Amino acid sequence: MTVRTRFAPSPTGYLHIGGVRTALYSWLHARQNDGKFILRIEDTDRERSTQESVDAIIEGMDWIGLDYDEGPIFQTERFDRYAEVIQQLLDQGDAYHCYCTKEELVEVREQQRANKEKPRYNGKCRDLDEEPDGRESVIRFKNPLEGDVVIDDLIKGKIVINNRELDDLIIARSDGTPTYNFTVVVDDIDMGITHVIRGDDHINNTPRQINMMKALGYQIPKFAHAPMILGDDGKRLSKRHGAVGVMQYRDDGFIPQAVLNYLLRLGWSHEDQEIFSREEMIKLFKLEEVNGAPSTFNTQKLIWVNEQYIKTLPADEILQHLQWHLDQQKLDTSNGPAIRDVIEAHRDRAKTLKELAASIRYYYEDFKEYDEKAAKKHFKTATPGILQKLLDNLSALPEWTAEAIEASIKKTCDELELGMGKVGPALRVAVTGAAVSPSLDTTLALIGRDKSLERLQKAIHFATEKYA
RNA sequence: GUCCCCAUCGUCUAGCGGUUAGGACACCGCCCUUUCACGGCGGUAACCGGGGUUCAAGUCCCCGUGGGGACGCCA
Repeated sequence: MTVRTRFAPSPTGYLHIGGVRTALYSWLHARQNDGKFILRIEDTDRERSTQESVDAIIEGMDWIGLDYDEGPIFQTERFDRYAEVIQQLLDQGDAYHCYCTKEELVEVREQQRANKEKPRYNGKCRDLDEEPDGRESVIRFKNPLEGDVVIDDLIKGKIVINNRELDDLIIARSDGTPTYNFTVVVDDIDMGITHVIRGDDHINNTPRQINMMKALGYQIPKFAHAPMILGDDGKRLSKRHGAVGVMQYRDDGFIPQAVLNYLLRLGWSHEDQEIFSREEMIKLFKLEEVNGAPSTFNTQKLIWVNEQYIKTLPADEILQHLQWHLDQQKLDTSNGPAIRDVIEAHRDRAKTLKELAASIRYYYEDFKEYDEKAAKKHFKTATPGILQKLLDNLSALPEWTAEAIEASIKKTCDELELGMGKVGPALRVAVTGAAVSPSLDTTLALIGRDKSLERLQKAIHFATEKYA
């Protein structure tokens, strides 16, 4: 039987990073078994579902690179099918109308809480002989009263829940629309889902869903409940912990594969390996090896993973993701050094793409002023003389290559009888405007002959005036 | 409150009865170095507690404790 997995978010906000992790697990499980991965939008709550959220989910899945084979399938387009199954349950006697009002239900719950019991429906309408006329009703599933439901969870192991802990859940609201726990059952069955992989906040729903599947005579899929991701305060990861929407990670300068890599290693490991290509992920990941304990999201580690990718990915691939940031930061790289060469020169010192984009502006645009601290520290009384000598020697260079530039700078140092430490920093500030850049030969080579010499000239004026 | 899940360095984890408890991030040193980084080397740091089982327990069982989740005409 072909493996079929699904990711089934509800469109009530952005695509949550925790959702991405369970989606990743589902995606990996499908891919490694040559199966199908399905995207289903659980939008039965029309009050809270929005088109923007649907768009955000699709955009997020696309950015992070989790491609689906079927979908997006919308539950709101399947209401006829749900009605059909509800009728079947009714006909079978496995569901019934309940006429209790919301107020009555609240009251029962409060009473139970007061008695230190688990709040649940008391079954008042379960065996009603006559239907009270004129009162609106919901439809409830008739859950078995006794016996255990056993889940052989792929991640958590064996979980046993007694039916006495469960109650008769509502499967259709008074307006006739179906509810989550019911639509999930119908959809997972209709879509032939073989492995239900989701967050462990759904563990409590699973026995109810299994009971409904049994009532409908369907085969029970396998379940895998992944633990939640916690924030650094030990609470479930949420907005107050910072970035939770996937697209925020793009905005912050992360490479999608790096985010995936981090998420994969959160709660799963393979020997001492930290970096996994897509192919390795698909090949090595095992649902059964996922840690059952919740783990804490650590941005530092994510940044480290991101750095590894920036350091090793082919420049073309970096550029693919970097371009968005260049556009955001309005940096036009069409005039100036080849962007790929710039990436090579800077990749070892960038934590994020956002940072990388911000640090290469001086190759393409003239800076308006020198970084105040840098100028103060490195432009001294002797600077004009040093820079002049550099200008003379560099101007005389027959070819503008990193090797030639390095030799020329060394030569200048020798002639001035100064160490590199006295010459380098001033030169750097002169051509980049600040105190940080790759090695000077590389930097000058990238900036180009004309611009370098022009900036040197400007710096001599600036420093001369300063000490005039 | 009731039910469910969980428990190794600060964090992510390895460990599947006998280990000097390993790796990674972070942190701290040292080295490399014209800056910032990268890199290299080294270091600090953990088995929640109590009972069992066993010749032997981080590893198995039970009970606590702690954390998380669920208890909606939300998903």
